Amino acid sequence: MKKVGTKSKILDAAQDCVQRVGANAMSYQDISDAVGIQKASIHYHFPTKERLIEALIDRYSERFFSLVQSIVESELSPETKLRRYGLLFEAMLSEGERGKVCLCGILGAELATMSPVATDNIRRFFRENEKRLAEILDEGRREGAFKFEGDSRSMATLVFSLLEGAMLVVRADEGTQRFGAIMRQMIKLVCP
Amino acid sequence: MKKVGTKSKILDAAQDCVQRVGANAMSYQDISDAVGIQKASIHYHFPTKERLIEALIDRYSERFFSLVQSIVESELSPETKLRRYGLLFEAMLSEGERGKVCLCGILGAELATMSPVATDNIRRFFRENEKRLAEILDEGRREGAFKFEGDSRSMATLVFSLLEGAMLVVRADEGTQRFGAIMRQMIKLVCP
DNA sequence: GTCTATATAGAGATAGAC
DNA sequence: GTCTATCTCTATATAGAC
Repeated sequence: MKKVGTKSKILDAAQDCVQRVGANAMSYQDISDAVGIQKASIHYHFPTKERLIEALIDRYSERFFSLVQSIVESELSPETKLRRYGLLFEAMLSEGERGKVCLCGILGAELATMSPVATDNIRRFFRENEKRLAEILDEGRREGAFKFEGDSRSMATLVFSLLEGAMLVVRADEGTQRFGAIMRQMIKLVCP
Repeated sequence: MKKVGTKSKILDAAQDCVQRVGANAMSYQDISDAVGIQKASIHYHFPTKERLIEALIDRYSERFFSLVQSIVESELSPETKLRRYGLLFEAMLSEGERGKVCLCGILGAELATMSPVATDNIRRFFRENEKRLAEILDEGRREGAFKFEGDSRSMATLVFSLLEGAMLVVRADEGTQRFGAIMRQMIKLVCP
């Protein structure tokens, strides 16, 4: 049994809110309502909104890469790894009423209003994802499971952009199943 | 010589701002500064911010589809059509200091805070783009210029998501040239 | 049409009691 | 650690003079 402190609850509520409406539309009042704590109390844990957002990115990145790493290091086939990777994103779209998108994806859209530290870490999230994806794609191509032209890093950037973009585009149609269709189409493109 | 009225100047300033920072971070003060008009005067032309955003989407969609239509109806090769289509997005990234992204792309990220009318029209923008893109892809496949599995509509959704996502991802790296790399990689995937 | 002045609401943040 | 109370700033929006 892991104790869930207030700090963690604040992060949970803030993350949920940001993934739905974005950082600029998320307010301390929203967190206050969700956690059942006064607005002022939030400042005890996170002095400013900027630091709260930065903490959000850190925790999200850590958790996400932990999941990605377990996929990359598994004994699954490259194709299954790619599918599982895509499912990490697809799962977010299914959460709750209208679905969430990737935290760093939505913050990427709001990048111009982020702090320098946040900007750096969002950029790092993008790059690290591309790196892991490139590993999967590269392994798959060497084994003959995948077939594509060009270097695997470019291909990884393409796939990552595709997934981040698909979350936003598909959400406008309230269609989680459309994300799956895009995933399958992507798999068709790289499987010989 | 076309007369450029205040209403048009307001839309220009607002669009520029939204494409850089998003609708939630764009304020009447920003427009006031850019146009050289008082905040209150903006309300004469657009009674509320919601209507201003809706007008923004309408004008942007109309202009964008006019450009897309001229590509679709041209005598260019399917591959060149696809390239030209991608260049419409790439051109935005090159505008000004840190570049802009697609208006409807960034509003798609902020979708949960948009008015119902705006939401509908952003969704329509996505669907219409996919439709035109599907025409290009379908024509290319029939001619043998493109080669891909599945239906052209799924492929169109994939390509559109890819371009919208790439704008956001690439901007974090201040790399316009990376967008071109993704475009080339995408072309490689569909050209036999 | 554009201005000045103002209304009203909400944001993030701080001080100090408990 | 959390509360109440309050501050300051900025946002959108309105009223009425010019």
